[in-house]
Amino acid sequence: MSSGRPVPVDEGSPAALLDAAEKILAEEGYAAASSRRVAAAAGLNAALVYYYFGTMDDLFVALFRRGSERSFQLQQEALASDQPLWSLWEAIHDRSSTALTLEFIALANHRKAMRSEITRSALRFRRLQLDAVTEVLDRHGQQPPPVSPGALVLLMSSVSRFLVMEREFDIAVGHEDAVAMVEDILVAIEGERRSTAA
Amino acid sequence: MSSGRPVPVDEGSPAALLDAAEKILAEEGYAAASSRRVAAAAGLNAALVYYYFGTMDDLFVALFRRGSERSFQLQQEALASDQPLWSLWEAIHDRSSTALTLEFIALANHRKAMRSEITRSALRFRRLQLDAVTEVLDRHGQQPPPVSPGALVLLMSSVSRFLVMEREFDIAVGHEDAVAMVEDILVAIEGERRSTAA
DNA sequence: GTCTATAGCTGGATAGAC
DNA sequence: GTCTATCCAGCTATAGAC
Repeated sequence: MSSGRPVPVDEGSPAALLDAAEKILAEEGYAAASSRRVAAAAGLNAALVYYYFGTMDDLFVALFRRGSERSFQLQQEALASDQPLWSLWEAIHDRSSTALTLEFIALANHRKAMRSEITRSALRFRRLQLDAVTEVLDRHGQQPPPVSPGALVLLMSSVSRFLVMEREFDIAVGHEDAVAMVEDILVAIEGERRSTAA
Repeated sequence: MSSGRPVPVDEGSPAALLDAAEKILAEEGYAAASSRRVAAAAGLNAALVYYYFGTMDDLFVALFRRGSERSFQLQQEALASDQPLWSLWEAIHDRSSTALTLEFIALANHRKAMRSEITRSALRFRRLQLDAVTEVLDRHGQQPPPVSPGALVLLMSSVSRFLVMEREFDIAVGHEDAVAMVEDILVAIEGERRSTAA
């Protein structure tokens, strides 16, 4: 599953529109992602947006779904590695989709469809992470694990997103300490990170 | 905790416009916060927006600044209490301004002025928090503090914002565990929370 | 200070030719 | 599938009366 696709493979106009929308959304915010601008960036006509997606809202939902699906695959792969926690930490920590995610959340402020889509997706991720982390902690052996699965999952998610977001604003005060705190826990459970050889 | 809301004290048209903008921004997103809609919600004419603030961008910056100032005062008070960490935790945890904050961040995606305003404000908060938490940990006595000041400040900030944000999407899986983890640390340093009597 | 009026633009969405 | 043409709504911002 999930053949290692290099990602932005253009498979026709719908994909081209989604790619264009993704770029504009991340770089300039949802207010800039109009049908005309998206179509122009894709080298297509604005009417095609409505032909393929119906409404702009539907396009945004489709875009979110596509990205969410990709990330979910990546996390599944990460959690299947021999150092699941470290892999998960890296998977959620380096993702460049933070600006995008924030736009979607902002969009959800007044678009019902977007809102429920985000909720559904987040719960899916949470469940995947919780199952995997619970298993890791269970297998952790005799020593009592330093944290509960729920706490660890939320610690990693919260800190990761917060730091990535702040870094986009050129803020990094205390970041090293926070990363060290999380990674100390990972070391205590899984030992030192063995090179990802990526 | 949430003592009586700061209460929209109407002090003339500018404040009324800011109040209206704040409400619309939080409830419907920045795309809905147009000069017309803001003015209408304030019972005023749209031209007044430009008379008082120059541009919509300037209004957004002014709004952010006002809220930021209020929060800063509240945090200063919190950190001056006899249980600074607990008070800080409550101060950042219950603030209802999360949706608003997200809109500002989204706005900053394509408005330079907003961006630098957020950075400046965040650094100010961070420094205040770091100073206070450093002092608390220094005075903590003989036992080595369980965490570094930077890690603790970022832990509290990250988890708090993340949980509040998720709760707005009706997601709460693992939240109890995460809260317990943070509060265990607070207990280790400051002891049990003594009622805030709010 | 507050209003009306308006210029000038951009948006979502549809109809219909090809 | 893709395009042009178009309707209509809403926006920022300004000019100017009161």
